[in-house]
Amino acid sequence: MDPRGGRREPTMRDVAALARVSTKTVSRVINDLPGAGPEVVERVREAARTLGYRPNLTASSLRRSDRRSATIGVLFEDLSNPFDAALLRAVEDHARRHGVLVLAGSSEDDPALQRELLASLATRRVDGMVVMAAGGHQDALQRERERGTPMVLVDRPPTFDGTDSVTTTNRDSSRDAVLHLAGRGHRRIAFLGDRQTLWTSCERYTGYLEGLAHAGLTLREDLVRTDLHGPDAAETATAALLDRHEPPTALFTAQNLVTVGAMRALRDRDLHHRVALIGFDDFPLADMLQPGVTVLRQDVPALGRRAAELVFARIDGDRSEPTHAVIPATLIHRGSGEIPPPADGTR
Amino acid sequence: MDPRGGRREPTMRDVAALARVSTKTVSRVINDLPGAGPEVVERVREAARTLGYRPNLTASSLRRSDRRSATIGVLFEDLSNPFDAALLRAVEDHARRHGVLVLAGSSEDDPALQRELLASLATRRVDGMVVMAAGGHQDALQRERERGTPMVLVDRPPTFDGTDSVTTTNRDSSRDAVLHLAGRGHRRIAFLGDRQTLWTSCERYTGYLEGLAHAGLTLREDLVRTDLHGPDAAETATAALLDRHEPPTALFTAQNLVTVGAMRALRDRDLHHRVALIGFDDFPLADMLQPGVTVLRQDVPALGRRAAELVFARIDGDRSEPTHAVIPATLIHRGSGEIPPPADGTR
DNA sequence: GTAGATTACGTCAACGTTGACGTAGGAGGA
DNA sequence: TCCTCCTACGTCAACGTTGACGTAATCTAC
Repeated sequence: MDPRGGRREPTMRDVAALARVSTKTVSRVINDLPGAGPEVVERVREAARTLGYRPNLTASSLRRSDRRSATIGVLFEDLSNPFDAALLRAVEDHARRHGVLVLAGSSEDDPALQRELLASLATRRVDGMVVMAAGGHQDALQRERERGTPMVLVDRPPTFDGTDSVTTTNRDSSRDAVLHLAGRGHRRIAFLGDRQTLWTSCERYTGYLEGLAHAGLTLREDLVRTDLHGPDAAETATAALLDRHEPPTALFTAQNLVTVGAMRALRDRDLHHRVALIGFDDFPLADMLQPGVTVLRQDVPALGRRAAELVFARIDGDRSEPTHAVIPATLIHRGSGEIPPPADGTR
Repeated sequence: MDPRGGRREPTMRDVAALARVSTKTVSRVINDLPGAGPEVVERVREAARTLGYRPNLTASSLRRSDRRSATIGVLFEDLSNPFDAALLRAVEDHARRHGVLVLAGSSEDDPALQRELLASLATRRVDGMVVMAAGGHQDALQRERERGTPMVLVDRPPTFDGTDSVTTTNRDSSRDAVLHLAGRGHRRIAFLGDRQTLWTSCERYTGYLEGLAHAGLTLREDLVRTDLHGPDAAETATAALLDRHEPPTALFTAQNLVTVGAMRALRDRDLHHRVALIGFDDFPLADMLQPGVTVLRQDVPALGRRAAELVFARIDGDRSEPTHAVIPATLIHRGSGEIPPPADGTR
C-alpha cells in the first residue's frame, strides 16, 4: 500500500512480451485498429488483463499526430460560488460526452493568478479552455488565444477580437428589472453593484440607466453604489442608503453576493416587506424567504452547454467567424420585486 | 486565429538552435539547474522569450524519474452541490500551493460512472486522488488503491483497509442534534434521510437512534423516512408525516437537499414556526429564513485542507499507517431547532 | 608544475507510445 | 504460372524531455 511501492505500471512492452507480439500490435489491439487477427487480439487482451495494463495517455498524446490530451481547462472566478459551480458542472457534463476531462481552477478575479493558472494549463497542453476572464487587462488571455489555443469566454466577453464568448442578457434584463420596479410606481430605485472593472457589473449598470431613462426617471447618483465586493460591503452600503432621509423605495442588486448583503441590511431594519428588491442571479432558497426574492435568473445549463459546444467545435477544427452567444435571463417574480412604494411617497 | 493554425509549439530544440546550445543546456536553464554559465543562461532565456517557448509538462513527466504529472484527481458526487463545490475549492487552494492542478469530475453517486472516471484519471497518470466514494461496492477504488495510487476518501470512509479518510462527526453530531431537540421537550422527533446506501446517511441515522436512546425516547419507525434523494422526495415524505394524526413535533433532516424539501412542506402547511427543525449541513441564507434554520455545520475548509494534506503527504512518500481524520461539525442555533413542542403535546 | 577537483558544457539513450513503412504469406485474377 | 493485392503482422524512428555519463577547460593546492 505504499505509494507506487516498488511497483511499476505495466507498459505496452510488458503486454507485448507476455502475448509474444510486438508493441505495435498491442497498440493496434488497445486502440481497436485493424491489422490484428482474432486470436492475436484475444491473446493481447488476455495479457493486458492479467498484467492490469492501462494505456498511458501522456505518452500517447505526446506521440500522436493530433496531440490531443483529451483535457480542457476551466478557469472561473471562484469554484465555490454557486454560479461558477453550476457552470462548471454543465461544462463537465458536456466534456464527458466527448471523453474529455476538466482541469479546473479559481482565478479569484486576480489577473496575476489567472495568468499563472493559464500558464499551468498551457504547460499541460490542454486542448482548449473555458475562461471567465478576470477584470482588468486580458492580455494574457489574448496572447494565449493568439497562439491558437481554442478558447471560449463565459459570463464576460473578450476585449480582443477573434474569440468566442457566451454571455447573458445583462443589460437588457437589468433594464427590464428596473422597468418592472418603475411599473410598480417606484421612483427612487437604488443600484448596488460589484466592482466596475467587471464587464457584467458595467453592463448591468448600463441596463439600470436605460431602465431609468425608459421609465422617465432621472438618475440620482446618491442612490448608486458600485464596487461592492462581497456581502459585507453590500450590507454596509445598503444600510447607509436606507438610513438617508430620502431613502430608496426599491433596490436593484446586480450580483448574488450583493443581493445577500442587501437583504441582511433590509432585515436588520425590518424593511424587507416594505422596500422592493430585485437581484441579478438566482440562488437556492430564494423562494423560501419572506418575501420570496424576485431575481433575474441566468440559464446556467444553457451557458455551460453553449460554451462547451463552442470549444469542442474549435478543437475539432471549426474556423468560422467567432460566435458571441447571448443567453436570455428570466425575471422570476417571487414577491420582493412586486412590493409597491409607500403610498405617501416617503416610507 | 485558427486552432493551432499552421503553428507548432516551439520546443527545446528550437530554443537550443536559436541560442546555439544543446537541448540539455536549455533544459538546465529552464529548470534552474546548475551547470550553465551566466551568459549562456541569458542567451537561452532570451531565445525562449522570443520564441514564446513553454515547457511541455507531458513530455517532461514522461521522462522524469519521479513521473509526477503535478495533477491530482478530485472525484465528487456532484460539483454543483454547494458542499462539494466548497470542498473542491478547499482542495484546489491547497493543491495550488504545491504547484498542482486539479482534474475534477462528478460521479453522480453512480459506481459505474465513478469507475469510468477513475480509469480516466489513471490513464492521465494523476499523482493522487481525493474521492467521495459512490455508494455500493468500492472495489474499483480498492483496486486503484492497491495499485499504489495515493488516495484519500472524503466525506465517506473506505470499506477497505489501508486508505486515508477525512470525515465529519456524523454520528455524534446527529446524536447531539436529537438530544438538543429532546432537551426542548420534544418526544416525537422524525428522521428524514438520504439513501441508506450512503455511509453518511447510515451514520446519521445511527446517531439519531443513539440520541433517542440517550433521551429515553422510544423509536417510532413510522417517524423515520429514508432513501429520500433530492428535495422533491423529501417534501413528499415530510408532507405525509405532517398529515398523520399524531405528527412529529420536530424534524431531523440528515442532508441539505432533504432539509430544503422538508422546509417546503412545512411552509406549505404554515408549520415552520411550530414544528422544530434541525438539518445536517449548513447552507447559504439559512440565517435569513424565518425562523433561522438550526443546522449542523460541517467544517468544509478543514475537511478539504486535511484531505489535501493527506494526499500530498502520501504523494511525497509518507508510508505511515493510514489516518482516519474526523472533523467536528458544530450545531448552529438559529431558531428552528429551538422551537418547543406544543404545550398540550398535540399541536 | 602537476595531480585532483570543479565547472560548463555536450552526447546519447530512454520514458511509453504511434506513424510510416517494410515484409511474408495467402488469395485472386489473367 | 506469374503478377497483383490484401492481410497480419514486425521494425524503426520520433514525439519533447531529462538522467547518466563524457570531456575539455579552468581552478586549487602543495
